This record gives sequence, C-alpha cells and structure tokens, in this order.
Amino acid sequence: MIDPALLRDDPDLVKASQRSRRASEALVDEAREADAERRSALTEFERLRAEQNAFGKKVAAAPKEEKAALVAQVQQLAGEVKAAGARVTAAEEAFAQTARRIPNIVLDGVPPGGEDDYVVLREVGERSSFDFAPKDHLEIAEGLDAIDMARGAKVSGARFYFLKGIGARLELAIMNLALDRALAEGFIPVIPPTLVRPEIMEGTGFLGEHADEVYYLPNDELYLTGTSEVALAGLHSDEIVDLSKGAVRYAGWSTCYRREAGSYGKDTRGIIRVHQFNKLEMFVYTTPADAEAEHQRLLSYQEGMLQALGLSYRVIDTAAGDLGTSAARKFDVEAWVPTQDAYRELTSTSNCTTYQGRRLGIRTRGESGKTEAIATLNGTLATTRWIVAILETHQQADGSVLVPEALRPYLGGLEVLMPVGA
RNA sequence: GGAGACGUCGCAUAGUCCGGUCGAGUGCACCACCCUGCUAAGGUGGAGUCCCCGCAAGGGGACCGCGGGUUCAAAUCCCGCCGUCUCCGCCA
Repeated sequence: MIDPALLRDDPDLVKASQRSRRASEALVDEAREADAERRSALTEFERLRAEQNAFGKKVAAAPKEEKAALVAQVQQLAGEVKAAGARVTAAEEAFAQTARRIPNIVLDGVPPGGEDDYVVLREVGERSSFDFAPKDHLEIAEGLDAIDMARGAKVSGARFYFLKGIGARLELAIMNLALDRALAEGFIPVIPPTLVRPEIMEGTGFLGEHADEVYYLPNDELYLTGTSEVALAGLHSDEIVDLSKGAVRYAGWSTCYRREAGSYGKDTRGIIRVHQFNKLEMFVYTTPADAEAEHQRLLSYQEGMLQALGLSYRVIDTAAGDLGTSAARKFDVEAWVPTQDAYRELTSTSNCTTYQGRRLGIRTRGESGKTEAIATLNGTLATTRWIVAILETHQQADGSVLVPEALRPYLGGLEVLMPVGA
C-alpha cells in the first residue's frame, strides 16, 4: 500500500512512477476519487454519530419518565447513523481496493520500462574458460552422484529432485557459509514457519500478480511460502518495532516452495528452476531514511558471497516494469553459467520502502516519539541454485570440481569433488 | 478428534451476571516536575493507536481478539470466526 497522503499531496509523483512501470496512470485518479468519496462519507457519518452520542448522554441523564419520549426522538437518527456507517464501509472498501492496486513508488534512478530494460551496473570477475568441452551442472552432478532428477520425478513429479551425497553436503556448505557471513554482520538467524495464513501472504503482496506461483492448502487455509521473506515480514505485523538501536536484521533459513506455473518448458534440465529449494534470506527492518543505504549494504553482502565462491557475475538494476508490487528498487546479482553462455540470477535484493510495512501494519517510533512507517528490505544470501554456478564454474576436464576455498571448511577440508568411480 | 476455560489501554488486573454516569478504574513500568544531601522512598501532573475537518489553536469519530446482530444506547446481551490455555483421546 502506498502512502495515501501521497495520493492527495503529490499525485504527479505517483503517476510518474506508474508511467515508469508502464502501468496505468488512470488508476491514480481513480484512487483519488475513491479517497475523496471515502472522506466525505466519513465526515457525514461522524457528524451524525456525534449528534447521536450527545443524545445518548441526554437519555442516560434524563429522569425515567422522560426517557421514552427522548428515545422516540432519536430512533430516526439511529437509522441515519447506521446508513451513513454502511456508506463509509463501502467507500473505504472501494478506496482500499483501488489503492492496493497501485504498486510501490519506484525510486529515482530506477530504469523505466519492462523486463529487458534493466541496466547492467557492473560485471565482476573473469568468466571461466575451458580447454575442454564444459559439462552442464546436471551432467557434472550426476558424475558426482550428487543430484538424482529421475527419482525426484518418480517420488514427487517434475521439477523435484534428490540432492544426495556430496550434493546434499554442498548445499549445506553454501548455506552455512552464508549463515556465518550473515552472523558476522549482525544478522539474527531465524528458522521461520513455511506455512502462513492468508492475511500474511496477502500483506507481503504475493497474492497479487504472483498468486499462481503460490501453493495453497485449502483444507487448512494455509499458504506454502516461496521465500522466508513472507514469514519474516509477517513476524512483526501489527507491531511497533524498536529501531532505536539500529536496523533489525534477520537471516531466515527456510525451504521455499514455488509452483512455477507458466514456466512450462523453461529450464527443465537440472535444478535451475524447481518447486522446492532452500534459501538463506536477509530481511531488514529499518527507517525510511536509511533504506537506500541498507539496500547497498545487502547488495554488497551478496557480492561478497559470489566473490568468495569464485563466481563471475554481473549486477543489474531491474527496470521499473519488472519490479514486484512491493519493490521500489531491485538489484539482481547474476552468475555466469558457462554452458548456458548466459548470466543467471543467483540473488535478488529489493527495497520495499514503506510499502510492505504499511500493508502489514508495521511501524516504528521516529525521533519525536511519533509512530512512522517502517521500511523493509530483503535479499538472497544463498540458495540451492548456487550449486549450478559453482559446479560449472569450477569443473575440470576429468569431471571433478575444485572446491572454492571459502567452502572447504564446510566440507571437512575437501578440496576437490571427485566423480564416483573415478 | 472430544470437553471446558479464557482473550480489556506496555505488563498485570477491575469492570461483563444487573447495557447508559466506562475509552474504561487500580498496581507496576514509563515521561515531566516537585521534595528528599547517595541507592531508595514520597508528592503532583502527563501519557495509547488510527482516522476526519482545520493554516493553526482546536474540534470530532473509531478502537475492550476479529466480524456480524439486537438496542435510542454494547467492553457488558446474542451469533460466527480466530487465538491461547487445561483435561481426555490419538500419534511419526
């Protein structure tokens, strides 16, 4: 939810944001009209209600024998109050419905346009080159007996897999490396629920255009989360969060579930795009003033991870039209995947400014002691998918894989992953 | 799965049976001031959240888990939902 005051005070800003997202500008005027209607209905209701309240006091104070006459007098007023109240409810509903459809205001500097209009901020590290024909991650993994797709499909269907042996250990190693780095930066580790109630899923904005992506358990009215961002945002819903000691930073470790609807035929090979994976997610509550600096900080932690793992990558500034509903700016870090001859997203970090917090009723106390909107940010620090980039980048001609130094302590000092039977 | 109890202002509680004088008392914590030569104690006052009108001063409305209903009037009566706890049953 954007700040309703913005709609009234600076509609042009909202419209500019919509334009940059290639989204509807008319929606802004629609919302403004709904807001005006809502307020006039409210004023009318409050006037009547005040009158009724005053009368109520009179009735209460009146001697018994006069009560009946007074009561007869207000009966009509009571009906009017009720009708006015109903109008307010309807008008507020209409306003909320319209206003909610407006996505977050994009920040200055975000490239306008759609999916392909991102801006590459930088490319870091040398792309690996091979004097042999590089294998893709699945072929390498099968050589290592690290991933079993066929049996994943047998047990659970397409886009499910077994990570086993060194594959399982590798995932844990990446996750633990990320966790340790997060701890060093003061993040509080959290293992959150992965099933959440509708209002939490709704509040984080995932039931909008991404509704198809979400698993739902109708018997229990619970949603499976596609990222721990959902639970970590819900963690402080309807609370006033104390930021007097600085930003509150969580590192959520969770399994993530995604339906991948509409991506049929895309990335069907291996574990690039799967229904279930693990992720270490950073989630930060901070003041609106500090949000942009925090965003850069999250990005730097992500880049630090990729660098530690010897991955070549680029950072892109996602175009406005490709931002999620809640995001005001988003940076993706994409690793070079040799056999795809392409960069593939390993991390994503979004600054949701106060949009998500407002939807979830999360506030903080400003300097003056007044409550104010809180800003939230999130960013990936490790996922199962990283295995893809690591295997492909560090593979050797014999099918073995060099373990990046940073990862070795998490694999009992192992320096090379050897193919089974080699 | 069955039975029951409970949900009030940061925390703890009163109020609910008998609807109005209750947006709501008390204690603790909190803030300001006063008093007391330390720590402590005592006194006075203040303080919630959200919204509307207003340049402001100020005025008004809503909020007693949530949502409906009854009524001139609901924390209080009725219904539904959610949550917490206890007992029994079951269980990886």
